[in-house]
Amino acid sequence: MKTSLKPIKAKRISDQVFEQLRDLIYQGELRPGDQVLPERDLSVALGVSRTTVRNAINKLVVLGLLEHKQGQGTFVRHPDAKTRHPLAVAMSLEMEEATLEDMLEVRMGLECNAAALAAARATEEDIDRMIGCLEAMEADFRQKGDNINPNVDADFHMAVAYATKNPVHTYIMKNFHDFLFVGIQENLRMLYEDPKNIEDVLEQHRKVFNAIRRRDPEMAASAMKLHIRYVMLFFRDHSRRDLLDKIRVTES
Amino acid sequence: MKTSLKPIKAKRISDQVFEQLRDLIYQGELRPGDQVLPERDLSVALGVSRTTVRNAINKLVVLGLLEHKQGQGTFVRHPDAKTRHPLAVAMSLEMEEATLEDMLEVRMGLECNAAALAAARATEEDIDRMIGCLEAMEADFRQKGDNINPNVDADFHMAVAYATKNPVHTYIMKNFHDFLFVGIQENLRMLYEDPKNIEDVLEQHRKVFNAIRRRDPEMAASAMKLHIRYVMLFFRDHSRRDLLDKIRVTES
DNA sequence: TAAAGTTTATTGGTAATACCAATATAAATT
DNA sequence: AATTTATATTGGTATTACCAATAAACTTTA
Repeated sequence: MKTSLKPIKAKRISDQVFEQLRDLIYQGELRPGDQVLPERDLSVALGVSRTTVRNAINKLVVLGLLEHKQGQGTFVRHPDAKTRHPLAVAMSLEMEEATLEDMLEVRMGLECNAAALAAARATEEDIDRMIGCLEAMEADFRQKGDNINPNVDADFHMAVAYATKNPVHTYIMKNFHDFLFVGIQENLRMLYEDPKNIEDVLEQHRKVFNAIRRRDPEMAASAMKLHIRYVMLFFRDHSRRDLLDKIRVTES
Repeated sequence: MKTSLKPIKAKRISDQVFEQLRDLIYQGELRPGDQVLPERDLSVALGVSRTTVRNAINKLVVLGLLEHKQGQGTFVRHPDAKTRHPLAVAMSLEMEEATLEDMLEVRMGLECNAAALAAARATEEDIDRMIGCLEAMEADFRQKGDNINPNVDADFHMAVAYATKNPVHTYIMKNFHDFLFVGIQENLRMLYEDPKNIEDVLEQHRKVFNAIRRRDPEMAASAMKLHIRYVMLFFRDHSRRDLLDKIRVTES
């Protein structure tokens, strides 16, 4: 009888610490906003050096799971944190020649597909969430008349993302939210200066939503395509120096 | 006259080191495979402590730009390195409940769109590269008859990616190559056990390619959709325990 | 002289200690 | 009660030492 031996590869102590902390986050024992034990306490609790703990924590910070605050502590990062996601920072700096249109082209691929999946899979709760986003946008519009908050645009897209029930898609949208959305937000402000444009976008969101509610994947994809194309064309007409610069960061 | 003051935010020394090293890589002064100065030499050259250098290098490692080799040195990582990209590792571990089908659904969105863009933008060089990939796959098939190398499948998809001329899409496909492709490669081996299936896939690749060469974006997207759907249906019919497990990594 | 074994050097990984710097909290002063 | 100062907490950097993995150089053996 043949037996096969597999080489034993020692795992770095700091990687083991990393995995313990990561698993605490994934399993919900450390929730967004929670403070992680201070480094000195962690090193005592884990029986490793503070250097090793710092290595592990640094890795979690780069991956966007934790954030350092000197003088305050280390905290589990909110997925929707206002601080820029470190991966988004890294990506945007590596693609300094990318344009807003490049970004929207990729979103075209991701989100048209998402709209179709959402149409096939959305639950009543998902539908309600989308209604909430549309109503928030409409309320903002009625109240202000212009210059509405571009976050409500992203919120609607995130609601569609959740409705896909696809964890890969959801992960990409959540973790690269900064990268996929923040870059265009300043441009959206320009778009939203004109009430006519807001009405257009609202109408487009409604069309996407109606197609999803009617469980029509092709129509949902088509409506999302028209929406993103509309935004793309607006930016072509109103081009300024690519504001992707704005998400290129000098601080983390 | 009003003057506005902006708060001065000190940048961490280790982040400054990180940026210097990253820029050397981006600017091509450090190329894939090159060894970075040993940590002790870097700390002398930069006038900072070895701890600070290690912090910066660790960040570059997590982002997939560098790799450590104890006893050997620190090297600029090849984008096509056989070692798994750290971000892909992190993503796959965070999405442990994701299935192969989830993965393919996201690729459906990205790659159908890419096929359409490639049809609009491919250069003659891109066309030649795709021809090369098809020929490599056909040659492999003629030579072996079955069990061809699944890398040639990914190569063709990468060639389409480059033809989009979209740096965001190209970045995603390059850096998440592990995540997007490696996970299905073992499944592709199963697919390629049957010569009939290889013929099917070759035919589908040819259809995508022909639509690109004919500059027909809609047909290219449609052909890519049929291809990915074929693969998706194959895996539904031949489901085994999700082999995404296989890309969940116990080592980095 | 080639192969095998041993020793040494190089480089990353961890540990311990000390101190700096940012921030929050407590105590003292006005 | 408000302001100022001192202290404590926590992350950031520095230094020194040693461990561990790997490669290179050297020595020994057949």
